[in-house]
Amino acid sequence: MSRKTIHDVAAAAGVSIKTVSRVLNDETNVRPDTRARVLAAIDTLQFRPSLLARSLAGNRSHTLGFIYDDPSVHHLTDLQRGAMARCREAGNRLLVQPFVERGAELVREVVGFVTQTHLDGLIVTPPLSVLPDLAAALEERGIAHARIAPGDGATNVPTTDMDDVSAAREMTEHLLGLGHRDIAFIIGHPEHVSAHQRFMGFRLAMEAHGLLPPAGRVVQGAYSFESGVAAARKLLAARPRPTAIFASNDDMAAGVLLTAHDLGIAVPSELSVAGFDDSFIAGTLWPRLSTVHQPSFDLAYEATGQLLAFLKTGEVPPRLRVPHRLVVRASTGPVPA
Amino acid sequence: MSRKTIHDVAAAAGVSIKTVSRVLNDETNVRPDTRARVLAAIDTLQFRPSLLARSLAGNRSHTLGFIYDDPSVHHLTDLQRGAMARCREAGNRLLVQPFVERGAELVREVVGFVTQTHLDGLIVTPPLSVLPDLAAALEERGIAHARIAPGDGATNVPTTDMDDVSAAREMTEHLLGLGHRDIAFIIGHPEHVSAHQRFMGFRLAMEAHGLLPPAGRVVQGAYSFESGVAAARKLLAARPRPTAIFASNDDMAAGVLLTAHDLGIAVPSELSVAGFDDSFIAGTLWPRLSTVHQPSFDLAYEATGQLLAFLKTGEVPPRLRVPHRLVVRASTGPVPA
DNA sequence: GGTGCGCGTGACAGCGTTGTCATTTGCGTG
DNA sequence: CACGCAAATGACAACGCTGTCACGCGCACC
Repeated sequence: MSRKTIHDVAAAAGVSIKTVSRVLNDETNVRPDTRARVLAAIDTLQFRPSLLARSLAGNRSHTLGFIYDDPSVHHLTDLQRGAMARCREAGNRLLVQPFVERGAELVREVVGFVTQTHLDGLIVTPPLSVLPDLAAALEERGIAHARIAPGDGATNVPTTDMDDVSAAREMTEHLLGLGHRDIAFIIGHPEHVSAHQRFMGFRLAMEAHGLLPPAGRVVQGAYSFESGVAAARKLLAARPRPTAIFASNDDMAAGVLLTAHDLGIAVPSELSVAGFDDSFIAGTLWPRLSTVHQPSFDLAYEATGQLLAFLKTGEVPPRLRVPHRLVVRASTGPVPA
Repeated sequence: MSRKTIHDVAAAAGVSIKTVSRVLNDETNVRPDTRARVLAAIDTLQFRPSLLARSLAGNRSHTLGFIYDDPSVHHLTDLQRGAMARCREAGNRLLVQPFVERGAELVREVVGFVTQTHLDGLIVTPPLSVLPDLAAALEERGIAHARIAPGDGATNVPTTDMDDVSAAREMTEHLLGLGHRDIAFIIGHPEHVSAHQRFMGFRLAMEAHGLLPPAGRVVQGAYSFESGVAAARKLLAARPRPTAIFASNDDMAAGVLLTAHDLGIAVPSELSVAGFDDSFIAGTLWPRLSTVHQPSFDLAYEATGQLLAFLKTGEVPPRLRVPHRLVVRASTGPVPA
């Protein structure tokens, strides 16, 4: 069963290959009956155009790259799904690739990846999206890309983000509203800007109530489950214990819950636990985790849409901020008497 | 910055493009000094060969497809990682694609996918790997593929699996060894052969102890968290309650744990809960889940290796069975007195 | 009735590699 | 020192498609 080509279709329909190409690409200036004839031939031959040849000839691969280096499995999965969904709608494909290098080597690898595969553009996710040398290299080489990155002012690159500061602030307000004053915080991986922003949101809310983050109540984590366990061990060993722990993502919050249970600390009656992301895991934990719904899927979906738009029009769409949502479930409750 | 081509390299090294191609592909019959000169040119020009052109000309894309339709997120993620790791080692790429269709349409879509993208081969994961019409179509069209599929005797296709029956049996033995007699079982998605096999393993172990699966203790699930919750509600409403629940994957076991906690049933002192898969979630639940380590990563890693070997040699490697391992953690304990 | 224009179509080059086959080069041998 | 053979290299077509441009035709217009 040798491959069917555009020539076979052309022969079957009694037209030239160029006309078949026109039909394939929905170009104008093809008479309706010709088009129908070609379509019929395509159908009976079960013809599928070679994406390789199409990309090589057309100088567009209809493929976007999705690059990441994220320790937070669930968040990443959602991002991926979002990007893939948008790609599919547009008839594009998505090539997912992790990069663990940094500095010059990262730049070389990424650029090599793009040129090797003729990518039309790149979706750059955190933390890669905040590396200045990578950004500069992409800019310089004219590689189209969209960033999913916390934004600071104007940019000349399509950028999508959520308001991490406000979100963290809202969650903190929620805890404060429940009467908590002694609230501990677990910071995320320092390479992620979101980690700083969520911490900032926490501090802002505390300060608005005249509170300082209590000494020893702020612990460095790394967005991983294990780092959540480690941080919780430290925090829950203190006397008095904090009455609430706000972990800056769900995976770490899961670690906190586990540790609390292991220590026989009841959640939420003795300890409130809050997460951030609203990833798959949040709904499977017990008690179901109060968290902030981070629109990971939408974030990537929109970023991909922006990139596609940019590729089409050449105009940089304005920064897009995707709304978040406080999700109060069962892991947070009134401060113990 | 226009793309560097093999011509640029050839000019820089003072050789023909064919010689560059030889160096690129590690062919013999190139003098060492010529090779060195070409390599140097490649390096200074930062040249990366176009995979598109290479695939089109060479009739090999060095790309494998990974097709799935699995509701169990974690298991799938691990499979994907395994396949990707093996591909990377071999300098291949992996194109991941879900397919939700069935029957003739599925076949059409998959075949179209393969021809469009010039895939060298396909890694077919459950439940797609047990659909007879898909298998027949791939066979007929001469599309190389490896199956991750519970095996029944000899096959002419590289196949990798684990021993689901024995694994489920061992877990059941573990529960029986703890004194449990009234053990409930939640069956997985009926489209997955693994669901039937795990159930069979359960029954076999019970029968070996002269026990029949107690009436009303076997519930149909679907491998999803929600189906676990639903099944647990049903099972835990019965009087007397079963003393143990064996859910045939971790996601469903998570649903059972959550439900038990909600009902105030202590695990494992009042109820033992067992899962299957040992996915990421198993270690994050409380109590940490006793489960069977399903070597998802290895399964896909090996399957990919087999496919690669088959593509190279044309010989079907023998069926490979990857070992599993009982992982006893904290969610199973002695039967309540 | 000739001119011009636009629509529909086709011929052909080119995308950046590899495969095939011819040609050149180098070296041992008689 | 010529000869032969293998090793090293190159010329060129081919992979399957799109871009460019040219062509033919019918129609409105002066």
